[in-house]
Order: sequence, then C-alpha cells, then structure tokens
Amino acid sequence: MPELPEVEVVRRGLQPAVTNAVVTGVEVFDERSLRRHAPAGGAFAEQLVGRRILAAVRRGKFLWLPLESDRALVIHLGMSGQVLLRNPGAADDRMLRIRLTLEHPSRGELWVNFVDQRIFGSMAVDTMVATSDGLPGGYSGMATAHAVWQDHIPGQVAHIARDPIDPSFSARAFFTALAQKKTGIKRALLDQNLISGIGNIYADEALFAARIHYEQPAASLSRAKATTLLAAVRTILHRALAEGGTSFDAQYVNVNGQAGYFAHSLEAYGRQGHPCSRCGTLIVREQFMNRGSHFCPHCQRLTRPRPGSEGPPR
DNA sequence: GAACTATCCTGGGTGC
DNA sequence: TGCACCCAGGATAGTT
Repeated sequence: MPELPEVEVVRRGLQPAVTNAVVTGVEVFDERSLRRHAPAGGAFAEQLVGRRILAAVRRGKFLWLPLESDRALVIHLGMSGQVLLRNPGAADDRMLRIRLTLEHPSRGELWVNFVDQRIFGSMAVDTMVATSDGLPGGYSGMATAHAVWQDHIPGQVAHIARDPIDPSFSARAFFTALAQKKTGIKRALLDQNLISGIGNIYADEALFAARIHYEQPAASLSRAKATTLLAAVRTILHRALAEGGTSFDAQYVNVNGQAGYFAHSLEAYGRQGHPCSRCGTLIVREQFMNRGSHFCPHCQRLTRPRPGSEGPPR
C-alpha cells in the first residue's frame, strides 16, 4: 500500500524522466481513474497536451507534476496505484488506466503508464494556489532556483498537513494539535489533516517502536511520549525509504516495476501470531476503522493518565 | 465542529 | 474445476 516512502520512491524515479518533458498525448482507458478531476476546469487531456512539466513534487501521499501553466497534474496512488515508465510500443500493463506520452528534450519519447487494480487512486489536473505559510508546497528535491510553482500547491492538496520528513513540518504545531484530539492516537496518526504520509502499516510500526497502544487517547500522551512517537515515525519512514518502500505483492513497485524490501523489516504489521521481537508475546491483530491494527499486548498497554497528569503536552 | 462510519473498488486467497 | 465469499485500506461524503 503506497504510503509516504513508496510515493517518494516513485517521485524520485519520475523526476529525471518527466522534468522539462512536454506532454504530447493522453489516453484514458478508464474514466473512474479521473474521479478527482473536476471537469469544470476543462477536459483532462486538453489541459495536459502541449504543456511542459516543470518538476515532480510530493506532500504526504500526494504527488503532483507542476505544468508550465497555473496548473498541475495531481497523482494519488490510493491502495494499488503504480506509475510506470515504459518505452513507446511496450506491451500494455495489466490494469492500465491512463497513459501519458511525453517528449523529453534529451531522453526522447516516453510513456508514463498509470496502473491501478482497485481504482482507489486517481489522476487529476488542478489549479495551483499559494501555500498558506508561503513555504514550499511540497518536497521536490530542488532546493536551489526559486520558481513560482515551489510555493504553490494544487487546490485539492492544500488541506493536507505537512509530512514529518518535510523540512517545514512543525513538531510544535503537531504536539499542540495532538493535545486537543479526543480520539485514539492511531486515528490521529492516520488523519492526513493533522500529519500526512502515514498509513496503516507505518502507524502500526511507529506505535510498536514507541510502545504505545493504538487506542491510547492522543491528548493523554506526555510531551516526552509524543516526542518519542514522532521520532519513531521519522526513523521508520527514513528506513523504509532507504529500503525502497514496503511491497507485499505486486501492489507496490517503483517506476521501473521493482519491489521494495521494507516488508522484511516490519515488527508489527502483518505479524499477528508471531512473537514480539522484544518480549516474545504473540503479536495481536484487532479490527480497527475497517482495517487491521497490529500490536504487542505486553509492550503496548493502554494506560490511564494519573489524576492531575492529563492535559496537553507541555 | 469533532468524531465516527460507510462507501468506493477488484484481484487473490480460501473454503466448499 | 468452478463458484461464492472475504479481505486488503486511503480519501471523503455522510451521519451522529
């Protein structure tokens, strides 16, 4: 399931291939993959053909390609989306939903195939808006030359919080928001308006690393515990990124169709019935938010705040 | 307004 | 072998 590390791997693969390339063709094989495209802004293909792509940018699980206009091609992989680079004439990938044909100044013609089994992902062309804080809209890997697109963000992504490996991410703002959440900590981690890029897998892994029960009320965490959790989130995301992301099956691959290796490093997710690496207690899987939650019932205990100790982290 | 739930969607796995 | 059913989960609209 593509979460932040998997999307970043895709972004890194796309960047050299699409930057400065011009879109010369668009083929939509399944209109459902345009669910997030607002037709009022114009037909999908019409807004792309003839436009030059300026970069590949990511915030959380959203990826976008700023165009030489006031718009961007927004890509969300959903659960099973893949962006694959192919040579023109290559056999169609299974579940191919959309194909872009690009002309790159040095690489020549190239196909960008959007493949999606479950059609939870999408492509859309959206208008760019200025970021509310004036800071870069997302991570592009380009720290130097300032361009207009850098402090802009697609309108449909503007409500998404910054992700924890974004240099502009504010830990203080995150702790403050957490302290006001009456919900469980895992639900808070999955709330993309609070902190982005974390999905079910990395939420379980971070909570395991920080020894926090998934239903622990977010507001009950001390500042020290919240700091530990944020550090665990960052460590796990960086490790997953270094290992090319998490692949269980063919549902996640990079732009060249290669799988990541982080699935071998998982300590909690998908390990129900296996012993905890710390204490040997069997990892448990419980139903949570229409999905699974994996944890060690010994290391990750639900604790009640002591009288007088509850309240926002200080 | 916040918290929570249902819905979208389909290939693969399992059981009969 | 073939069929029916269940499972996975990100984003968001709808409900409480």
